[in-house]
Amino acid sequence: MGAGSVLSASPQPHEPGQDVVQPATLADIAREAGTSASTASRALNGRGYVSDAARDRLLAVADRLGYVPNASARTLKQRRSRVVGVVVSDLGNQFYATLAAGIEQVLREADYQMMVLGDNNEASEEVEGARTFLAMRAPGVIMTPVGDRATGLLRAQGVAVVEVDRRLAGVDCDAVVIDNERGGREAAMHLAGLGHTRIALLGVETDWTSDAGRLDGYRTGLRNAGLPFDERLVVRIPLHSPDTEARIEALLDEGAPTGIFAANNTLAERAWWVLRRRGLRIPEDVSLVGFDDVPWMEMVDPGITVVEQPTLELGRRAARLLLRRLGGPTLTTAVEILQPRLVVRGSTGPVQA
Amino acid sequence: MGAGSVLSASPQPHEPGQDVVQPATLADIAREAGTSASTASRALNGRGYVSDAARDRLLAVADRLGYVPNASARTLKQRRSRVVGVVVSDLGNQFYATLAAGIEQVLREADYQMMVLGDNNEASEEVEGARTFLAMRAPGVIMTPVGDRATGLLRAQGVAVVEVDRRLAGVDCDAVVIDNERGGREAAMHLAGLGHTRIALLGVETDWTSDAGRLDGYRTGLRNAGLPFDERLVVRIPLHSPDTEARIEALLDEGAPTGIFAANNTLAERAWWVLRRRGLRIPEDVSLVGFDDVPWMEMVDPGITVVEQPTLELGRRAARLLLRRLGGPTLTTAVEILQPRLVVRGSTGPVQA
DNA sequence: CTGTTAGCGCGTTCAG
DNA sequence: CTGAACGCGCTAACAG
Repeated sequence: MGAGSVLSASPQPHEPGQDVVQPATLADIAREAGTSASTASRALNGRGYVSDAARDRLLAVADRLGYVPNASARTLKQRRSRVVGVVVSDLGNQFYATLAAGIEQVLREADYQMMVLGDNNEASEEVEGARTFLAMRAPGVIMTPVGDRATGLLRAQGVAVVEVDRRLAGVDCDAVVIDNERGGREAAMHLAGLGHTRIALLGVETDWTSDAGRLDGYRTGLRNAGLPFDERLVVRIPLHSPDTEARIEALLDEGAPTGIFAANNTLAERAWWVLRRRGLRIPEDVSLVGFDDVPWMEMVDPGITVVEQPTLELGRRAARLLLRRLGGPTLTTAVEILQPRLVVRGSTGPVQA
Repeated sequence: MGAGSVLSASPQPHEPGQDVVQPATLADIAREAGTSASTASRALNGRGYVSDAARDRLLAVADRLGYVPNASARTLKQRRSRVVGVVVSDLGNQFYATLAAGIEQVLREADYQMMVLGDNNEASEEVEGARTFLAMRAPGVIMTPVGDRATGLLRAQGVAVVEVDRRLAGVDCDAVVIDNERGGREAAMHLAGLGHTRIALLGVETDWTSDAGRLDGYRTGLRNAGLPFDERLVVRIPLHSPDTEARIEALLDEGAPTGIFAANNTLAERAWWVLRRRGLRIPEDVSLVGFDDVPWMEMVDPGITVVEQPTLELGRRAARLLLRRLGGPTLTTAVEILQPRLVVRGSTGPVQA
């Protein structure tokens, strides 16, 4: 990064004479209004009986003093905060960012705060996140799970957990996911329908249900089309693998696919770059299908055919599921499955003779 | 979105017999280890004298009980939390997401938590965010400011504030920004150097220093190149304006520019779409320069010439500045200015005869 | 309708 | 080196 920096300092000291006042407390405004703290509390929260006269006076004083309730004190007392925890794989990825945005929308309407954390798909960081939320006495947590330890920790303490985007095998937990099997199937069948017989899958080397589902769908799609399943056409790459592009190159060399199904937006991007660098034409030499529509896919030429998923809605639903669970801790586990949609663009075409 | 949904519910009740235990407290582990709570506190925080024997015992018990300190109680006691507030314009925008990622990196190394909020460039939401952080007793807040009320509120209560990406006029505050003037100047001079004389600026209708700087730079660039400044070639569009593309169309119709400098990544994207929809060739018919390099700019054909800014570093520096301020509340105000860099790609070319 | 009392869990005196 | 006492700010019970 060509980023030098200049430090310029103004001569005046920071916050000159401005003496810092302690935040006003309930006791302060009670005293000022001539009532007890309890009455002040009732007035400001609108709970319990308070005479109109007292309420008006209290509200006025609170306003004048710029009263802001101390969240810690309240949480300590109620043993439960209004902050919902969210832990996603990678805040920098458009998909997770959008997911978080959807969650926040719903939460904020219900007057909850959201605190997002990123594990880097490291179970250890996920657990650390769980501890953070435990420490904050979050009533619930929404996450794209990587291991089951975090969920276990949380639920053992009575924290509601909702899984989003993927589920953990063997964990009975509220969840909202995409019908990945169907997405994978449609992708494979679309390519097969164009005459491709050597269709590769680019996936992530994990035990996530999301990738497993896409792989399953891919196999089913091939079968439906009467195509054999060829192990060598399936490349599963560990997250953050430094040789991701090398693996894709190897696939091209050894598998000679005419169609590639990249099971997430990142892999689609990497594949796209590899194809371009090699001077392979899309779709004449290789057809490409992605999973999870992101802006660049519609901007490149040709546009990328993709299995689109309702990402924002995924987040919204997860938040609603959590709110539901907060209201009824003993409800039956619910799993919502949202449908993806194949969007055909120019990156897929008939196989060449 | 073509997303139907299926609700499938498993028959078992949620959390069957699993009784929810109350989280262990300091008192619990003290009792278990045969000491007082004070000693337990000292042992677990590593502050004050504790015999090795007691410490070992305490640590073991804490571990066994899965002790997680109650953040609220701690914050209440210390009157200051470890959560730093961050408020940005739009979490969905790659730029702000990356900014937040940079901030989090540094904060987490210093053992602080980050809580991100998005105002939608609404001063009211920004103020609401400030109140949230006040309520949480955040020691500091980093923000891309929209109004001065939030900053005022925060600082009146002794909360450290750092502005990032843009500054507010008249507020004496730590900040880290890009040299926008230089960025704008380089963009304009690059276009002028290619022979363009009708160079348009697409900016945001705000009083932000970022856009003002880019506009200033643009004017200076024109002047350096001996070109006149033409008011009609400057289009400043309100945020979230529904007729953004119409305004760009109008610019094309009425200003007939051969070069466009779009002052942020969103405007560059909109401009790109308008040009494409009109069938205008880049750069033969119109040259395009963006500000803030994002992935699609390198993927489209031709690639977009852009003023790149060190976004992640911007966030990192802001966090460091905040940490510095937390350590020394009376230090002199510091403003760091990072340098952008012009990256020339195919979207700019010589003006056509 | 209102005030008093008590305690949420922790860290920080201050005696021992 | 350790424990007892106290209070951070708030709200839920309970009398009045």
